Amino acid sequence: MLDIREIRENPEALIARLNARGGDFGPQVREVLECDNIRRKSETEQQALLSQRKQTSKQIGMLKAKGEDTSAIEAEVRGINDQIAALEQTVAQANADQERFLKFIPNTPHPACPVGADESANPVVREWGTKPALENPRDHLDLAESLGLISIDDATRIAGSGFAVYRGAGARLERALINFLLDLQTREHGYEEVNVPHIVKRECMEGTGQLPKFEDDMYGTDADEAGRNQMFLAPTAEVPVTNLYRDTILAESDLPIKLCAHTPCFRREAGSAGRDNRGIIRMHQFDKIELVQVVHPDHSFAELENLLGHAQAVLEKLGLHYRTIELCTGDLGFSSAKTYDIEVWAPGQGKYLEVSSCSCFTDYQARRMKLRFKDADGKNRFCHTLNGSGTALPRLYVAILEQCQQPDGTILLPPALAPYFGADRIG
RNA sequence: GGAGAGGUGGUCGAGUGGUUUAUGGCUCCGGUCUUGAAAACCGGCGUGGGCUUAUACCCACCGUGGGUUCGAAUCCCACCCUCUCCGCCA
Repeated sequence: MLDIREIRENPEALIARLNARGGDFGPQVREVLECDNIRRKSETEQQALLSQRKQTSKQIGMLKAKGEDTSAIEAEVRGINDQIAALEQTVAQANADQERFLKFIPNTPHPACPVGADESANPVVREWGTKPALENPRDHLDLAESLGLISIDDATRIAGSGFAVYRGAGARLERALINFLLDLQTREHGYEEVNVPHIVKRECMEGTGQLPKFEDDMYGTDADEAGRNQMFLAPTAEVPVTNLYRDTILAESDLPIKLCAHTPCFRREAGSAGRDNRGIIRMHQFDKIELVQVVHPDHSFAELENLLGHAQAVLEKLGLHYRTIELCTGDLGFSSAKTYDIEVWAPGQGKYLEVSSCSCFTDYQARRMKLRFKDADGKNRFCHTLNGSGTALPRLYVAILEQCQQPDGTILLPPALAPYFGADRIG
């Protein structure tokens, strides 16, 4: 959420910045401001009445202690109560409206964010390595099936479409990647490894902003008869990991907090049937290594560059050709102020695959989650949060199979990975 | 799953219907004293919102949500969570 005070201060400048995303946010912003006005006015009025009731009730107590009659004054308070009750409707409504409207206004893009309408305007900001010279590169699924690494059919028997079973060397390669990634991020980049629940409360999903907007894309348990206690399967480790600090006030010296987690991710992928549906590129369940940082507001964009480096290091250590693009204003995610996508080359697909997305949410997410720190002056301020999908494993898996395939159909593993796998070649 | 106990500020902990404006201790911060430190003493120390140029002031919050009452941390109902014991279990 954006800060209502900042909106109040300079709505026109804010609207201009939001409009870079495309469309006109003027009506939405003015709607919130109107709500804010109503809320403050009715709140002030209500508080005056509450104060009056408090004073008068106290008098009743004192009079009763002296044994005097209080029926007249009690009637007076009943009258005040009627007025309070009437105002309460207005206040509650204005409060709810303001919060709801506020949640539908996206984060303001970073001023340096390239302006553009859609993904075609995303500039490439880095290219690393070269495309391997391959004649008639094979698709990862052909390779994986002929080497006995992955079976989609087996998974279909168990769970339906959108899942994979990894077997033998295929399962071991997945495990090698997990260990390689966790070791890299914790030992070389200073992240703390965390292991978190994969099923989370609704509040967590709302905290990081997956709900209410994307409910259709989430797996969840049923609520009880009263509509309570519904749980959700985390669609990304960002949810449980960031929520470690929900409703928390940190000390300034605690920052930055750098966390790294390996978790499965669960997504219905509603509406994307038919897209990337061959192989393991788009799945209902996949493993991911996530990076999360909670940082001081003064350093967030500088830290984003570092975080991007940590995610890129994965591909560089593995010697995989990739490119990094910066998302333009029109393609930027709802909560993000600035985002880089890392795309790895997949020769069998003939295109680049997004493996990692690194975003700075400024205080947008922290405000929603009440994630604050006490600064040197003792004032509470909102933290900034950064998130990097340190890497979606199936897509990394695809890139390794397709970029490292040999003419004889074997896979020559990157030297950095070989010790984790226990051999330098598959097949 | 069964039975019992409990949830109050950073922490411990008092408070069972009205001078409670949430007592008191500890931690922490500032000050006095000291060569320096400790001790002692003095002061400060929750969150959100409203109103303000600013102070001051006002409102709300005692696990969460309802209810009773002129008035609720306190009484009633539902739920959540924690602890102890029993049962079951990888």
